[in-house]
Amino acid sequence: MNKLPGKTVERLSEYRRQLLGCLAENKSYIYSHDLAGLLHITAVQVRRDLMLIGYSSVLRKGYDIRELIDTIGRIIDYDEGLNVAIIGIGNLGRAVTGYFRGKRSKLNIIASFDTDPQKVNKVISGVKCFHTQDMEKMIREMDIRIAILTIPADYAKSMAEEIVRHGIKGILNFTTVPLNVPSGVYLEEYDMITSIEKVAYYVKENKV
Amino acid sequence: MNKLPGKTVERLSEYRRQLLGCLAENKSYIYSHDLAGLLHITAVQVRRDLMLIGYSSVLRKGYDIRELIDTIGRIIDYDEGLNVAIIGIGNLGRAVTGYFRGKRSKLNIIASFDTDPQKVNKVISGVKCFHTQDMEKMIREMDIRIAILTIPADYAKSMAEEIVRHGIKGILNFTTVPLNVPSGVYLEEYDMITSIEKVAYYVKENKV
DNA sequence: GAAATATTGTTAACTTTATAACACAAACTC
DNA sequence: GAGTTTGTGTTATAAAGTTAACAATATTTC
Repeated sequence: MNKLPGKTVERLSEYRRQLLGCLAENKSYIYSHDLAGLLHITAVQVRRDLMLIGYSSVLRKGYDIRELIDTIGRIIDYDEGLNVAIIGIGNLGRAVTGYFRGKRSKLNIIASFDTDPQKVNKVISGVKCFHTQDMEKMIREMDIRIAILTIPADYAKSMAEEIVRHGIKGILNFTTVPLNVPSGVYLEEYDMITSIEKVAYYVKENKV
Repeated sequence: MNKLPGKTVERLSEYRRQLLGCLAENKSYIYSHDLAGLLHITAVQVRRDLMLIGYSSVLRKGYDIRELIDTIGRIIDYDEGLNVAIIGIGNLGRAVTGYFRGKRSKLNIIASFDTDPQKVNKVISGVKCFHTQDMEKMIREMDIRIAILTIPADYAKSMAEEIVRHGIKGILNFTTVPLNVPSGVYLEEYDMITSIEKVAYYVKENKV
């Protein structure tokens, strides 16, 4: 399978989440325009995305929900599952862990790291917290491949370099510091200050 | 000023943040390629963005940092400032508030809302928490225009409808439920589960 | 002060992403 | 069972976003 457009990958993740919700309501089939409605996008967009992953429906009956969920899983999941760690288990770290808990996924948040002695060796939000000093050892032992950075901005750069050395292959960076990583490591950044300022800009423009 | 591309608005916010950092280091001028370096984008991108907002530098000396910060402010800020509320002051709500504190901005997080009696009427992360029941009154009294939704998914839809009725003009939605809002209200959504699954996908693809 | 250098502003080309157009096939209608 | 409806898969078009190309100009060099 050729690499999919980033936006399509994002939507696949959302399709699956919505589809799981439909299963819970005992639905078996769903039309492209209904799935589109759940995400507030167009039916064409849905059909195009599914075309890209090579999924076909039984004509005129809509998509088989269970089958589609499995297909999406085969595309975006790592077969054996992937282990994830939260670096910095403050408010944001706990929030992320909480969002994840209960969501069926091949991604397992199996550890967190922090320097605060109040947190180290405790289970926080259902995840064991280790001291940052033991990171190298734990990342290798537990085969952690993905790290979510929820630490203060000052440590972001050096921390990113360190975890890449320890074998992390994907980083989700929530700090306000833009990082760069060597090729072979995937980096996704999200900056909530920027999001809020963007909202403010469009609110302002509407008024004018 | 015609409406700017969404991506440019996002970068303007980031430029400003980086520029403020430069000011703190007592720099006065910055070249497009240095500013680009801070965000890990290209110099062309920077120059193009600044062209769109009509900012010109003194040739060959780079951009006057202080001046550029002001120019960006005139573009993306609301003159009198805008008031923001956090709806749901759990882990994520507190994290957002914490990210914002200290950052110079025309955006003021001036209230939070929650239903938990343990939280109501207390100051949490520096922001007074009110009961959700009093939302209509407080939104109007405090002239709150922007809301950040950090509540459990189940309440997201009805809450969004309610706050729009009370006059909210911009929503940043952190719940996993896609919302829709009437025209005239700007909606920005961010789904962290999707981000993590995206990272996982690209980690997987690199391996293959 | 002419030539070389460095950096900008802008137009043009390209890439990515989204939307529209439409042919095709199952199911329904009569 | 011919014609209509409905929803799909795919190709074609448009819009958004990025990168490249290059003329213009202030500064430096000699």
